[in-house]
Amino acid sequence: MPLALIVPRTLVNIVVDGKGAFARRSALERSAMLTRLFSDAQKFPGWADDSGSDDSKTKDDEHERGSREDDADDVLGDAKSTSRAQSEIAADEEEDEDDDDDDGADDDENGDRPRKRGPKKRQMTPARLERSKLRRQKANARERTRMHDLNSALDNLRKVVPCYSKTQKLSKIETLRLAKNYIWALSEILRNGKRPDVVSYVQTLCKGLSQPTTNLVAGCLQLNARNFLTDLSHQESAAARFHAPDASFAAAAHAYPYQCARLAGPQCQSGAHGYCYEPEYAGAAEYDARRSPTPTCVNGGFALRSHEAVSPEIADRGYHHYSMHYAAARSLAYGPSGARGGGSGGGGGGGGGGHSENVPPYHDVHAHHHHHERPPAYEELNSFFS
DNA sequence: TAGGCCATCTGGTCCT
DNA sequence: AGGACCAGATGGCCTA
Repeated sequence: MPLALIVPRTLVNIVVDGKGAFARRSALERSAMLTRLFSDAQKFPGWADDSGSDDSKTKDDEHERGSREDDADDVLGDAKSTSRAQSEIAADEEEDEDDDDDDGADDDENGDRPRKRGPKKRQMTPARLERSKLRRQKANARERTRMHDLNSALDNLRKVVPCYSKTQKLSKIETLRLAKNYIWALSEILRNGKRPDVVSYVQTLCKGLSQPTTNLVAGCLQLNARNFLTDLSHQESAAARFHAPDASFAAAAHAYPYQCARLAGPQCQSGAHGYCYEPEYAGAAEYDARRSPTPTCVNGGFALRSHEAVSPEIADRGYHHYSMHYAAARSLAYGPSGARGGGSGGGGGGGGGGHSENVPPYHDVHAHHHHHERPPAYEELNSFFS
């Protein structure tokens, strides 16, 4: 930048100060003049910043900013170049190893380089290097296998949570969150022996889920997300809502009509009430139907026969809508095929796959229930599991 | 194009 | 020594 462009007016005043040389001013005056100079300089375009884009910053600010940027660059550089640094360290270590190979006889052959502490590393001979590479490759393969196992377990989990779609898979974290909510909802149902109202059920399922996942789950459960998201913020504990009267189930079915994207056929027409219903919706059939390749209208347990939805007996028969979910719970315990998961169940330390899914069956878990204390739906659940 | 998600590689740590 | 597990880094893919 040309010098003429960065000479502020105060500096000109100082230079051409006709009343006396700048040098003859008192220290206070000189300080004041320099302060004004600095102040003018800040207003002068291109003074503090070469780019001229931020002329409001003082030079100190600019300097500080520069320092911060340097620091940030250092941090960023540290973060970005970790791998590079690691490889360089490895290279250094290799060099050190080479240095140490001579049994310390020429440790100081580099002179100024301080000798590193710690146990000496053996020489990285070509054979050792080859073994190291091989070991690393094997470790990578194991890690891949481990992650694949983890992913397959997550896939199994995706199949038993209330919202499953092959085309629109839940992310890992959302799958875990939904599974947690689902377990919570099921345990509340078992504990209370009551059907929760639909809205509370979906709210519980969607707690902590992202908006897209919430929409997906709502779509899977054939509800309109807006109807329950609006009051989600001021919702009391969803668990408390499970004590809502059973009649709310049928009422909610009326209150939350949905559009079925997949089933436009005669078995799934949006009728007068906007219901989508499937001819088969109980038990395993419902569970299989839930495994629809489409994300919406996958018969997530709230599909009603239109003629039953308005019938009072639906309240009595409503529990089979949950049978799908209990079937899912059973799948959690036994695996999707119904057989006990074949986890090797090896000892601690990971034990290679399957053990996390090898949970006790329902009867084992709930064996402490006395018959007369069983909730109303227990027999149905029990028979279903049997 | 930014951000989210994912797979993979990699080094570190702990345990057997 | 080797395996399991973990976390950071990185690059690719996809979507809004």
